[in-house]
Amino acid sequence: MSTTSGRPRRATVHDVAVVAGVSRGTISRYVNGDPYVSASAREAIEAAIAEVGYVPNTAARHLVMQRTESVAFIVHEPHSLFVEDPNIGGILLGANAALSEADHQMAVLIVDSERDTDRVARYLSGGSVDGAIIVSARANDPVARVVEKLKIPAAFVGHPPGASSAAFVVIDNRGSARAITSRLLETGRRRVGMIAAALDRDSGSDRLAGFTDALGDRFDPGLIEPVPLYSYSAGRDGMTALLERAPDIDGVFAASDAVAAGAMEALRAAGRRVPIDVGVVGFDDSAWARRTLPALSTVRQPAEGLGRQAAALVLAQLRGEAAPGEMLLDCEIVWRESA
Amino acid sequence: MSTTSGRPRRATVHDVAVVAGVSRGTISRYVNGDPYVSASAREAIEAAIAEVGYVPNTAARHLVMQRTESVAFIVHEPHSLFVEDPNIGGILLGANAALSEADHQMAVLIVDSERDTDRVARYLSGGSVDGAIIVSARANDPVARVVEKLKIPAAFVGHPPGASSAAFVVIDNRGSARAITSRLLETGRRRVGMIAAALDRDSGSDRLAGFTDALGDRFDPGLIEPVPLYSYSAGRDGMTALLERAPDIDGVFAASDAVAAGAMEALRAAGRRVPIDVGVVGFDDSAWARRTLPALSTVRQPAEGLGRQAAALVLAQLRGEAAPGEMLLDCEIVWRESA
DNA sequence: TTGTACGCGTTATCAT
DNA sequence: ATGATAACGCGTACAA
Repeated sequence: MSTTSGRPRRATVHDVAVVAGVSRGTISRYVNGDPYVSASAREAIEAAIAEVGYVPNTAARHLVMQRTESVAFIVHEPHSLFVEDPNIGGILLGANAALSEADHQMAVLIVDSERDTDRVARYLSGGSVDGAIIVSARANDPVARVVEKLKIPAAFVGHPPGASSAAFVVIDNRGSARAITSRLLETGRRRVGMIAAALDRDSGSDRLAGFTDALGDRFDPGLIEPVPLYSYSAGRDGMTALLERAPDIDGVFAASDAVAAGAMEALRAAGRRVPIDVGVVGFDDSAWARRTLPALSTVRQPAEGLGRQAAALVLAQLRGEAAPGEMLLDCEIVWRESA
Repeated sequence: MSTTSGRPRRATVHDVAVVAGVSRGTISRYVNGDPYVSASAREAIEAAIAEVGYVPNTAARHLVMQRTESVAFIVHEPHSLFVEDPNIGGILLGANAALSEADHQMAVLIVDSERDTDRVARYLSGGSVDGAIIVSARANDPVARVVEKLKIPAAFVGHPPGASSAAFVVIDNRGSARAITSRLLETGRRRVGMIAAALDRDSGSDRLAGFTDALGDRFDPGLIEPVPLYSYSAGRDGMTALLERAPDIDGVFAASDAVAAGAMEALRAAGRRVPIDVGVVGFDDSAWARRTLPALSTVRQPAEGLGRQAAALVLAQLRGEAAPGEMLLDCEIVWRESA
């Protein structure tokens, strides 16, 4: 007999029942807050639980309840996770807060490889979670497909890929782009252009749409410079091209802060002063926005709100409520010195 | 009878058995790769599984196996999660990679409130995961206590709080601080100070210790400026104070890159040129380091390595191997233009 | 108010 | 190679 034994066997309802001198049923009732437990039984059970260190076994509970009280938070862009996308942390925290208030556990699942994809798909279909919040799903995402096929209560942050009918929550890209462009116009700029990134994504095309909305009949397609990515270098190159084509430009809406930062570098290189010669506005209010000189006027995404609402959407479905299939969240304009 | 029914009932082994015309035992054997399954049975089972869309139920499996093949990644500093600490993303990814290779699922649990603490503690003690990786545990952390009491296989990233005997992996803060300070001294600086952040944490005090190591008898306590946090503003304020006290300072070791960036702003405001008048070095090689002007010389933490090793420590315990209780990881010095 | 007994979906042991 | 059957630990009708 080894005295320095390994991990202690976990106490079960049975152990508690023996010590407390009542039946297992009563223990279970006590644990689940059933009112039909006598005061004497209650006392005995409490003492017994403390004595044996009982904690209900999750797996057994899940098996019989057919629920886990937990929902997955699936993120599919790990490499950009904490660097490129400044909002994901907020989304995470917002979702966690909302789930926590509803006494649900959030489990973040990182999809970083083919293996991960399969494992996460199994995780979902195996019933380890009651629902899922999915951020940055790609087109034809296997995880998204599993969710769709199994009708797992889910909510996407951003538009769901494909023709999915899943619930989702997005920011009002178009309205926000319209608003900040209008604000830029109000500063008296006459020739305002846009560096439009990622037009193959909803966010990109919506931001462009908002921009044209704001311009109205002043819109000049020659002042639109499409670039592939929301990146610093794309912004720099886009601005360079734009300056060449329209040297008289005096205002720019960059599709993201990173793009704006790149654009400002190009402007500086071209000898244009910001905001005196050219006003620049961005989108996201990421870390970039505070590091540019001058600080960037931009649009702040309600990241925590996105997370909260996505969680709310899932929880509503879990409760069987008829939840809205789509939520549009407003953004806030943060006006600094760049325009 | 509603045709637009809700979620489909999940198929069970039983369903597959009926369709395939074999017993449940054989199904189970097939699913788990047991070689004792005839070719004919195999075929029938494969077809049946596809037909009914069977996926093993995780809870039932966990219940009987007494294992979940998943480990928790617990992080207790959500607010700094994606902002202050640039390494946590790498740690996360490293851990996920290592676990993924071992076919284990990683579940990130965010502790952001009292409620979360309790729920996570239940999650752990209820057997939802086989082990845990814990980052940034606080002194007297209830989660850490649960892990300790239940002897859950675990590994800490950073020193475990209290007198815990748990396994952990840390970077060599002291050695790295000593190394980069020495490097700074080699550039010919005569009056080198330090903005020492978070001295209440091991990382903070170890970095200071490394600094004094390197200075040797040239050490001047008057050139140490303690600041509470690893933040930009703390760096700015600390540098301002330091300049006031020691205007002849010509070298600074900032306890982190964010601190260094703040310090550089203060230097600029004071009219000191970097690196001509003052050499500056940081710690972390975070995003800050590449955005300062000039780019920052700093210490790169092997973030992914930390995650990988922590995971390896947990996996080893899970396999019942005698794992090392403590791992010290070396850092790399990244020399750029700021010194 | 309490105890009994069944079922949740698997795996594993034992016959066959 | 395969089929029965007993666990795994819990919730909950139902009976008392």
